Amino acid sequence: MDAERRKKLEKTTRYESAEVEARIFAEWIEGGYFHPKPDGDPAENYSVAIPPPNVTGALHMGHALNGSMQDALVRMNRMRGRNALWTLGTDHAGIATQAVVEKMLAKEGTSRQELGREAFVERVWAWKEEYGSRIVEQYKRLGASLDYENERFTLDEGYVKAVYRVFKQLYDKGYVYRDNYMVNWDPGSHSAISDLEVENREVEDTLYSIDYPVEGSDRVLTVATVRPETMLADTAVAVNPDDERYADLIGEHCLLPLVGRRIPVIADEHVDPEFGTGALKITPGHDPNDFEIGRKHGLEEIGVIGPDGRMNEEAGEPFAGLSAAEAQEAVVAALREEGRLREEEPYVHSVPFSERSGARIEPLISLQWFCRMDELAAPAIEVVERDEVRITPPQWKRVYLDWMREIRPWCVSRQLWWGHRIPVWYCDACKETIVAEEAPAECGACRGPLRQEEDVLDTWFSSALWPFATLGWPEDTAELRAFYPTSFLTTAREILFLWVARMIMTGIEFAGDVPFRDVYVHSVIQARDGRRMSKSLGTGIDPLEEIDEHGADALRFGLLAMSSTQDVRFSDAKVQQGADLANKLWNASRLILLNVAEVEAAPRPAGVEDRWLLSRLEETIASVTAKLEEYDFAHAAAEAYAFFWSELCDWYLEIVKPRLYEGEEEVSATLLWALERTLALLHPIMPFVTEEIWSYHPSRHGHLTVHSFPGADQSLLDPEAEAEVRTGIELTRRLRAWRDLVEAPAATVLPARAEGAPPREFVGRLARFEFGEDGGDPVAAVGPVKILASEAIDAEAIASRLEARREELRSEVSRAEGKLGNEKFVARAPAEVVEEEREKLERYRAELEELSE
RNA sequence: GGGCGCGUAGCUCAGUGGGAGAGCGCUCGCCUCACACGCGAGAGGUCGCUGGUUCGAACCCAGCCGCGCCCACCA
Repeated sequence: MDAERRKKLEKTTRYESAEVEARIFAEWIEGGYFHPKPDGDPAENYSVAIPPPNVTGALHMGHALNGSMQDALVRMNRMRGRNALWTLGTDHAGIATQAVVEKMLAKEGTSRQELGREAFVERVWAWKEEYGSRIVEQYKRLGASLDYENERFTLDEGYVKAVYRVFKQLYDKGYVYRDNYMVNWDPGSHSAISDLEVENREVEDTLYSIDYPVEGSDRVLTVATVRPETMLADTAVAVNPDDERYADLIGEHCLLPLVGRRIPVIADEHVDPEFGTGALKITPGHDPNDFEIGRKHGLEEIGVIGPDGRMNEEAGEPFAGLSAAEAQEAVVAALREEGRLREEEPYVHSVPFSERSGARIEPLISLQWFCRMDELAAPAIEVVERDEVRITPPQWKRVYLDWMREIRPWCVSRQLWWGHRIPVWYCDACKETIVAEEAPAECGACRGPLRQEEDVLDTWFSSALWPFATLGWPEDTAELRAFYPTSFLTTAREILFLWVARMIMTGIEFAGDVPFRDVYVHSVIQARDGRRMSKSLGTGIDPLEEIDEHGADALRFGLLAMSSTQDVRFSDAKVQQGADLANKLWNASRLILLNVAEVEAAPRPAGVEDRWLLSRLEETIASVTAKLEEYDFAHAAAEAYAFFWSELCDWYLEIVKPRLYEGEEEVSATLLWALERTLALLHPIMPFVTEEIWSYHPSRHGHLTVHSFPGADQSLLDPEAEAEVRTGIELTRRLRAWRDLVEAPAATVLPARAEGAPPREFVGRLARFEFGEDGGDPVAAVGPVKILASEAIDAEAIASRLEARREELRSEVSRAEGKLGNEKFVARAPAEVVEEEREKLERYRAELEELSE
């Protein structure tokens, strides 16, 4: 260490994250440590594909947590010498991005319709170029060791190739098809959306009962509905086949009020005779259940509500042109006028809404592209059943399997402009449909001009290919051979189906292997008050503000420490704990680095405390490593913290300070060695502060980020030393507590005499007792230590202290006696438990006797 | 309707059968030559309720109360 560096270390008594982080990060990038060569094979390498954040996004707490976990594992494995790749990239996020740009256009007083498709898409690209990299910069602030030299985007050239290849192959296999089918129409984004993008909310509606007259009779069938406007599209009334009340009406017809259409009365088991009157109006065009029933019975499918959410011509006068809500009022009024409205009652039920736009879903029949999932799901079920893809925590395995076993076709087309335009071309002349990876020049059948499908693919169709498309698939690339399958994936559970399941399916089908070996479903960090963190609720906490204020290491430590298997509230205290730890690391390191002798770092135990520390260090390394490997980040962080703070700093450093100040070589070597291993162990969790401290370490020959990760050294384990030091620590604690109880002045050294073997030297020093040989009168006893009379302590305090301790002991003795007096306990409890209890009893009795003298 | 999870110190959370833990907060004492973002010592829990199993239960079982999440086509 040169004089200038030494001076800086001497005077910097507080760790300043803001001063350190940008500088250290630049060094890592310059070193090229995060951009591995595609050598080796996936079994020996380590790779992770980042869940691609949306280009619209800014780093939020979920990213920060997820990123802290991934980075911890990637860094640990990189330090272990594995070729480690953490792939960076972003998602074009169809609906979300389109919505953002449309909002911007609205502010400019224009719209995508006005611009036209081509110009609009150009605007989105321009927007992406400007804002799309924002989140990447934010990941750097977090310290994420991503491969910044190879950033992917789900719409970049190579990626589009992968998407088109997959679509084409699925089409050729007959999995992808086009059909007129009931879809979730989102009037907000003017597109169909998948089942997974729909959320059900409780809504209070009115349940209307309407009389449908039976043709050629004066009977009526009363049906109940919350959407009376859809009656205009009714094509049947259904009753349960076993419902005797209506048995004679099956096969008859009703006359649809307001419309006059003859609609059949049909029998279907889906109808619950207990609900309402037991008669159900059937609207195949606007209700998913009715659609199923309609297809089963071959009913006509009429659509009266258009994609714009308004009534179309099929609705007839006077309803055509009204919004659905207006139409509802008008229909109810008309029914009331005709005397067909029997009842109106408030009714609470769950209603589908679009997660994207928030609009109420309008179920309608529409011509869309679908993907059949059964065949893709089958092997994806098997690999999870056989734990070839392990899901942690394990309860999510069943959730995954349950969903996969019930999987339904996936509507993959979206009526948007931003996304992968579906690779299908139509010939209007000869009605030919061509599915191709590249645009055909002309119709193969009649040489006529071709028109490409207007629709784009669901964003998740492309993200499903993420782990292999980012590595260059469908080309046979070196990256693919080196890094696929990836090692693990960590994700929020909300995208387990939307994304994770689909990656497993496409990985097996197209890349020939599972996309990752391990899936860790992490907990959700809630707002401080327990609500969801969300921008719209105003409950979000900005990770960048936390980083600015406390440092990236503090946030990383805090997030890992607060994460567990259950959802937790964001804890400022845990982030502060991380900041405190960074500062403590810095200062403990200053103590060591500024005082050691010039020696090689090495374990050179000279005293029992050295052997104790080395043993505890090895145990901690083994334990923290095991915790990280099983994705138990919270305990890994907590254990590393406890070892460093309580054992290394509070005890070991205090014990060896005199030796350190004397410049003893053994303790210097041991301290440097322990510091090196501790920094390396903590580096995956707190990369910045550990790297910064490492830059002052005399053993440094390169960056810590590529230093070897410590493997636990069994030969340093030393149970005897641990037991002995533990005894000394325990005695020190009791002596300190005694001082406090008798209110001895903090700085005063009290006289004492040891009975039997004298305690370790540090006991007297740290507890501030001076052990002598002379035989003054003992005024109290703490374990083997007799405390001698002195002016600093008063007798009354001693008496009360003695009594308090005796009381404690009496209670312990009676507890142990009670237990041992229980014949059943002695007879049935394991022998070692009973023996332990006997030893305790003896010990307490002995001490009690001693104090009663 | 089905499934999963939670209820432990004032707060946020660990703890899956043998004497209740952490961080923060609180009280008392310390500017002890690494750190006051610090050091030392404490106070503070009938482990949601009721039963059961067991020599022994925060932990296993049953029921109940309260809270949360996911899935689901009852109009």
